[in-house]
Amino acid sequence: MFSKACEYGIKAAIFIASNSFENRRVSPKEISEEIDSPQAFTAKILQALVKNNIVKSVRGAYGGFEIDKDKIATTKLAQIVYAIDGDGIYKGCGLGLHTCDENHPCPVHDKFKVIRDELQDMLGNTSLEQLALDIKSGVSFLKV
Amino acid sequence: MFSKACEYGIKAAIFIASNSFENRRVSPKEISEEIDSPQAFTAKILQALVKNNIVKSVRGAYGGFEIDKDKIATTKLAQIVYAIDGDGIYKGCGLGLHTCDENHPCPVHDKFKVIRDELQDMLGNTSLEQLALDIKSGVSFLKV
DNA sequence: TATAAATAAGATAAATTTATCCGAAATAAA
DNA sequence: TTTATTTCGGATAAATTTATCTTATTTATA
Repeated sequence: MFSKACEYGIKAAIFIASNSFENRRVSPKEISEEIDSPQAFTAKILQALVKNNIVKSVRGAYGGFEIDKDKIATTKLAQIVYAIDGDGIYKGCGLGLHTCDENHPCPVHDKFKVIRDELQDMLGNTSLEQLALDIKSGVSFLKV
Repeated sequence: MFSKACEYGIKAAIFIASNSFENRRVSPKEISEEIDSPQAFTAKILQALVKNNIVKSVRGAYGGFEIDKDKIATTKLAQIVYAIDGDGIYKGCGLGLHTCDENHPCPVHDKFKVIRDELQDMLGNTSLEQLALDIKSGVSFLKV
């Protein structure tokens, strides 16, 4: 569904958010341990999230990654996915046709549209806050 | 969503089915031209479909690929996807956790479950026949 | 039985994704 | 201002997916 990079990015953002609730900055090392991902690769993905204004980084001693508290509720999964994987998952054709729309549909166009629209809605309506709160309260988990 | 291999596999199966309605066998060359895919790679995917008993191949002169007429209606998209990509798309965790279920859910488990279940239903209920008939009647298209 | 036509199978190559490494730049604190 | 700490950025490597090529095997027909 999503690329590995995107999976790591989503989990990293959730972990950063859950720590930012308590004003704790976290390092790539800490992040990759908590989400069970390769550290250097995760650091690269974090840079992408920074460039896309989803998380904030503070360089130097006592630095790390954080998310502004008021941004945690307004940031949606869709933004993270878009920053890393683009919008192909919920915009592109299910069979890879470059030109696929109502007027020139691929064989599964209608059937896929339902699912992709639902996916897009879900990503657009799910906030980092919901996900981070579930982590903090122990309802859900970022690794096994 | 699906791998390239799977996209090609689905389109190839639809094209073969639409020809099998008229008892016409088709070659990898013809298939790759009609679905706009690399020929040798497509041939490899066809082998996988043969091994999984989704299409039938006839070697030698006047050979080619076909699907038994009575199989066209009973073959579902799910079988093709499973043969090439496995069931990760609608069975695996959205964030890649190996252990992710009701008891130990990832942060997006519930939200993804809805979509994956719907995807699984769709793939399980969509027959090659429906898709092939739309191609034959010009309602949908396999390439631009 | 010989020949031509076709798929099967294995080796290899190219492209993309995933992952690692290392030096540069920035920052807080001593 | 120096030092320790930390992210940034570029180069590189490994793994996977996508794609190609070449040879073997099968089969219908002359």
